[in-house]
Amino acid sequence: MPTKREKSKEAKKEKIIEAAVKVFAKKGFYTANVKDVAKEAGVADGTIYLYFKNKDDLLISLFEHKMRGILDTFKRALKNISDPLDQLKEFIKVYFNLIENDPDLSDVFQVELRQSTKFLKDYHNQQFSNYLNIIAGILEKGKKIGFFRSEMDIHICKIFIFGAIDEVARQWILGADAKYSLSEATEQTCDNLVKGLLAF
Amino acid sequence: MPTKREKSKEAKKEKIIEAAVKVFAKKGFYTANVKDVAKEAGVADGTIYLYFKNKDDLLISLFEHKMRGILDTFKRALKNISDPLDQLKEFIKVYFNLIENDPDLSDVFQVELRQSTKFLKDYHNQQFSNYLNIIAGILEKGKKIGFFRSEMDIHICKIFIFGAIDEVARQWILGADAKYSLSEATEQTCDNLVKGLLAF
Amino acid sequence: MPTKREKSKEAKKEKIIEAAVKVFAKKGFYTANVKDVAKEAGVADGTIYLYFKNKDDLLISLFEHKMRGILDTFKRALKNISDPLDQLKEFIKVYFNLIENDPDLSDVFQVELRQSTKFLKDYHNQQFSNYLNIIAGILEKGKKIGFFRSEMDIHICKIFIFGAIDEVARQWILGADAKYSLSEATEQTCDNLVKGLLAF
Amino acid sequence: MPTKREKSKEAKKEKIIEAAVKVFAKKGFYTANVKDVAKEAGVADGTIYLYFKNKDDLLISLFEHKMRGILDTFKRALKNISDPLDQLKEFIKVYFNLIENDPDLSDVFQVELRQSTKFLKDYHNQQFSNYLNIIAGILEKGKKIGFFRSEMDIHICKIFIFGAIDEVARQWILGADAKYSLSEATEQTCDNLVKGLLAF
DNA sequence: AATGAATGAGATTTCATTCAT
DNA sequence: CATGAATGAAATCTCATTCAT
Repeated sequence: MPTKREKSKEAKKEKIIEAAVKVFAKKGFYTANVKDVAKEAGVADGTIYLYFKNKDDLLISLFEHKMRGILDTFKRALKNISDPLDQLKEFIKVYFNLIENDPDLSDVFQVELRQSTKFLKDYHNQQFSNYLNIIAGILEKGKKIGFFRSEMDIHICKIFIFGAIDEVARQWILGADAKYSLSEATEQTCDNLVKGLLAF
Repeated sequence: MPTKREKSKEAKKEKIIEAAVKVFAKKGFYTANVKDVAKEAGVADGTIYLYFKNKDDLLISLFEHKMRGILDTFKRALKNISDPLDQLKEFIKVYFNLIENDPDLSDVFQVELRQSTKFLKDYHNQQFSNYLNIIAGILEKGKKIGFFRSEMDIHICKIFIFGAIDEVARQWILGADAKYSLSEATEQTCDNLVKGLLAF
Repeated sequence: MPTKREKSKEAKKEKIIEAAVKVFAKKGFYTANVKDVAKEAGVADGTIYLYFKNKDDLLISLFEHKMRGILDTFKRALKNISDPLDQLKEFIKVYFNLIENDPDLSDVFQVELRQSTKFLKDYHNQQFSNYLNIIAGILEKGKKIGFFRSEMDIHICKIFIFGAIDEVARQWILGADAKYSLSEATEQTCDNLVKGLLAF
Repeated sequence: MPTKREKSKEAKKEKIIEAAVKVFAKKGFYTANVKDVAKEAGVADGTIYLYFKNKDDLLISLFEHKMRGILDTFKRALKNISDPLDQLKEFIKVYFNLIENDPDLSDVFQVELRQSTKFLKDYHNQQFSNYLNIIAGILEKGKKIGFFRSEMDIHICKIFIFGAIDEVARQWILGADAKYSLSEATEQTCDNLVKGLLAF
């Protein structure tokens, strides 16, 4: 149980992370300055370094902090659904919801983290498989109960399903095509994506 | 018809672009130095600035230069195919081929260009729709002849199809999962992706 | 007579000084942080500033505090010796003893204090003459009683004698040549140094 | 044979080193900024880094560059002297000359280099033995021909002789006692130091 | 046209010092 | 008295870009 001091310490770390998400999303990780983040968080430049080892560490910590919450959200959402098709639909819905509610965070996850240092890139990909594994789980179940086609290669499908969903989300974030709402997109993505997997 | 001098000028520009592709892929756009590119290209630092306005311009020029060739490749490949399903398969095959033959280029397209400056982000998206429009063309045709379901939203589908393909390619590049060859992946991706679109 | 409270105040100041000696010796005055000293002393960073005006002041106070004890040690040791040659031998013995017993302190005296700010440098030299004056006293006496050569310039000799002793000590601390023990060195240093001064 | 370009490159490196000597002597290594050195050298800040890896490297390079010249000077000066006593006198004379002609350099050698990072400290001591070995050579010769006492421990004597000379020099630089000229000091130092070593 | 040394703005990071608790 | 989180000035170093040769 955190003492009052620890709690406020955690709160400040959180505040800096939120600021970083906002600033990195807007300016990009490399173009953004630590100074920018500090200003957004309302702290002094040096304060950042009391909570994070360096700029890279800030990005990594941000990622881990947020990732934890996101994976939880997915688990909670999928727990009570048994039909794999419904699970897949729910996965997409949750994913789009997350993005709709925090586009800045999504930008950081989808764009900023993917580049940066080679080290960070590797790191990202490694963490990234968390997402893929959720989908793999759904596919496996669906295959076992004969819902999905037996020739379907789970390993490849989990990737392309994720890619499909992710790209729809990214394009929405980038607003390149603000012509669609994410909720519309959910229907379309589900229908078309899922039908291809069915066994019958 | 270019004179000999002009030709060699073009050749040097090409050489710098190739060097940039290699260096940006390996180090990332921001982490790579202009010096690195110059060394890789075998020219002096200053020479780069005789051919490109600045570092950003090098990335953009690189993109445009390559994009032209790639779009040509696609057009040529799809020209003589009339069945939309076959066209989609061909699109995937060509895409995977491109990536297999020049993974560095793909990295730059997929990762570096997606972020960089906000300015570049916008720029990228605009160019990016060229890709998407090829897919859109295929879908439109397929819909018109009743091959694809009439409820299918072309605008969203072109995006998610691209995302699916792209992600399979990215994962292959990253080698995170070297467990699949791109040719295997082609089958799986086509089958599952396309079946969902069929009208019957 | 100090109250209990004052005593504990003095004790904490002492504790900080000891910590500073250790830390400065190991890391060097500039490379060491106030935080390091605080940690070594087992107090908070800010506490240091309740006892010392700033980092420079810590070094100066350290010096003065230690210097007092050292000069006392010398005075006590030399008090009951009348023969100047024996006094010189004793001086060397005491000096080497000090260094053997507290090499950290010696490092701070010999190395750290010598540089630092120009201000500190001046300060050091000024305090430094305390040492030299002890030697000068011995030489004067020896000259007066005809023990040391009359042409001997006390002013220069006090310096070079100190330098000789000090360097032997420094080399021992540095361990660059751990080949000699300080007690061996005492003999050699005394013999050779002193013989040159004799009048006969 | 250096080309014109290489020559001017070497010249600029030299210019920066001279500036560094001056600035480090005046302000101390840690208190001085790279900016200060750049200004003194009449170049831009960044230029320093074209010639030296970092601030530490500047100090080390400075040391090595100068050390080479100094050792040469000693070797040339001692080459044609056979009497070890005369050699020792000459050593002192040359040493004092060097210091008189370039007090700034001496300060850097004597004060700045001795502290700085632990790494530099070690480095300094290692290079330092070059000096000591010259003296050791003289002592050895003098002992062999029965000029110096046979009980004399060369290893310790080389150290204390150097210390004696060095301290006289340092005090002169510091001007703490501008009361003596270095040439006066030479006589005194030689006489007193050397007499102690004689065998008869 | 080509070179690459030089520039200097600007970014990251450190750390002595302060002050609210 | 003591604490230690916060500050922000300042230092080192990088690197895109320029320009004399």
